[in-house]
Amino acid sequence: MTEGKHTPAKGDGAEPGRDLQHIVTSADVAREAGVSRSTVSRCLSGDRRISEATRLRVQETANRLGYHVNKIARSMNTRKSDLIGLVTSGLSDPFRVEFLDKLILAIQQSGYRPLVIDVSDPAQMGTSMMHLLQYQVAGVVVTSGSPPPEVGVHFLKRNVPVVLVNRAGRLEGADVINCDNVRGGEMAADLLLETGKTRFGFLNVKGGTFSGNVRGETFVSRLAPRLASGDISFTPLVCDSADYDGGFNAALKFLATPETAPNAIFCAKDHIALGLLDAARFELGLRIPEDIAVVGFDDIAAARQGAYQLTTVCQSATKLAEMTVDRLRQRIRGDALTDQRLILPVEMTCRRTA
Amino acid sequence: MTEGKHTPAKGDGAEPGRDLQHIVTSADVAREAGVSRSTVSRCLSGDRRISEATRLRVQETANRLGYHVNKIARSMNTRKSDLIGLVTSGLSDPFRVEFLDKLILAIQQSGYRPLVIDVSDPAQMGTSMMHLLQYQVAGVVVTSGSPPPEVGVHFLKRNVPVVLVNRAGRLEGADVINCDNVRGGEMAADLLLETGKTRFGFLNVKGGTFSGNVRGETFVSRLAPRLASGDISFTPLVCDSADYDGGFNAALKFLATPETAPNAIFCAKDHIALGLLDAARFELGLRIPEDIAVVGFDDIAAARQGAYQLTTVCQSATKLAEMTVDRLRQRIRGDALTDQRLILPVEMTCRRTA
DNA sequence: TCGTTGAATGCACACGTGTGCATTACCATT
DNA sequence: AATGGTAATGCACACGTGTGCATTCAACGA
Repeated sequence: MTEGKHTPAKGDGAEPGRDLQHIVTSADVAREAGVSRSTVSRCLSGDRRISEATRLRVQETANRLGYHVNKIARSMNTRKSDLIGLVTSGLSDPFRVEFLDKLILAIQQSGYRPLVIDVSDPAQMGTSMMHLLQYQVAGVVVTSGSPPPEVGVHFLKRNVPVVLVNRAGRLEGADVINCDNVRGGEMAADLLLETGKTRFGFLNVKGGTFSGNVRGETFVSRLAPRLASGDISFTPLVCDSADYDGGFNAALKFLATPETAPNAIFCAKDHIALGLLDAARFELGLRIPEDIAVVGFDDIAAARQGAYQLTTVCQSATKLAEMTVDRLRQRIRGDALTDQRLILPVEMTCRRTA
Repeated sequence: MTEGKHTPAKGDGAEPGRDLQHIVTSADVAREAGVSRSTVSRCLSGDRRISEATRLRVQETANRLGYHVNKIARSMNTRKSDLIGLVTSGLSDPFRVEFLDKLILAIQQSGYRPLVIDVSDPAQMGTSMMHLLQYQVAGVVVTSGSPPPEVGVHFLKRNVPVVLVNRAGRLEGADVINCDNVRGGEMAADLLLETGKTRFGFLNVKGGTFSGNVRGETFVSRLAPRLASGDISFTPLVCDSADYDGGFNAALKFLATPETAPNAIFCAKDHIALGLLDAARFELGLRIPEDIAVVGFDDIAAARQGAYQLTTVCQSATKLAEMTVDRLRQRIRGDALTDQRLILPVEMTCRRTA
């Protein structure tokens, strides 16, 4: 059986639409429109030096033939792609999911495509990041996981911009975007001080995260004067995992004796706070906020649900995503050359837990 | 200023490591190892016809030079990429997020990379799907959104396998994977019948989704004998959005007069059920399950949180993801040529709401 | 010693696109 | 009419890889 690779199929019985395998290339458009392939390329990329007549004719032909540029081939030539790598670690953290949701949308609206890399498995991390390089990504957003010092360097070496969002790491050449953890910690302290409660606590995951640690530090700093005068007390609280179960178990452990346990608790993130609330109410029979006042951080969707009505420090996932994409585009254009540290303002959202 | 593109830089002062822009290609490895570029390619792709000696030498050289294959170039040649397109519609639906989480993991472990396309904006949908084609994706998973009849066809035309998960659409040439909505609806009916409640309801979003409609239909079918005998009644309930707020508002609307309102309610999905529960308990002062029994569907993470303890039909996101990737790989290999309809078994998880 | 065989490797083409440079055609100016 | 200038378009190369085919070489049997 003979099969020519790209037989023009002039006169034989095959209809042109019947050859399902063949994908329309710019050469096909060129031949059909009676111009050179270069002209086709220039027409579709909006080159000024093309006459209006041929531009229209070529575009019409392209549409009629159903031509779509092959981005793989384009990337090979330009050594750049429309892909932006999103490095994350699972989709279990609610705020991170909200952020990714908005980020994906913003990326698409800017004409780019998100290439997600999950580094939940630390062993896979190195190779996964390399895969991003192999796809010539135009930029990288790192939102989580273990420290990326050595991998980030590989991107910067190739002039691929890197943005770190809500995480630690002072990477030479990369931009850093954080929500205002400092102000957030202060606001939480101020609010809880107003409740008149006296036994303060800060609940964070064991070992701590970058964001969580900053929130806790400024929280305590704000309490310092009252602590010094002996008006109030402070106890650091630690849970095993930074999620609902972690908060739940921590409540069982630390709030068992309500008379002496902390009664004004700031949680490093909402998800932990929700677990704490459930355990306190349903397992220990405590009233919120009468017995215990709770403040969270992030303002995830669940925080405003009727079952929780969590008072929390709100950071806008939408704005965070917009800032990220804006900065990335500046870097890709080559506009901004000096590293930048951006801070997203936060605000207190008062509901019923404090 | 003269600038040769790839000057070998034989003798001038530039150290080899100084040229940060230059990325190591297979030609570099070939030159360094003293073989041809073909040999390098064959060594790294595990071709049998290469002697052990040269294979080791080439691999050592590749590692030493830090060579990584350029997947863009490879894709251009083979007309296939390691990318698998994930078509979704936002990350607001909790179960879909859990599914995507497991799916991304499974895809990566199979050596592929997920390229996410968000079609929240219906207007962008057509072009977004086209972008997938332009990246030569090896396969496509469609998890949501408006019907894809015309777009799916484009992929199948190019022999790109398409798998539809938990959604409507009988697409010629595509595989379909669903959880056992039929059995789930029946199980929900059986459980609620056991409670002895008499006024049944099924809460679904306005217009309905494919999965939701099937669940509701079989639910009612199972109730049919008892309905016919007049033992019980049934009322269809409709909410405006398929999420927490939708369920919340529906409860306020339909459960305002508890004496006549349905007291055994099956919700099309957990997220809706959670909203219903909160409104019933905290806004209307109803007791669960004494006043109203509620059954959900999906078994999302929040369903097992202390605040809800939702009784629900469980479908495993992990298994669903594994089935999806398995099927996709079979198609990519070209093993399976006939369309397939796969059903994921479900089971009832009894907690405290029914 | 010669022909045969099989393993190991190199040559050269193809994949589809962007773009610097050369070429052509046309118009205005001298 | 000759010349200079500019707008429009084509030519040809490069991007980095996989692979069919040809080639080389050593071993082996006759």
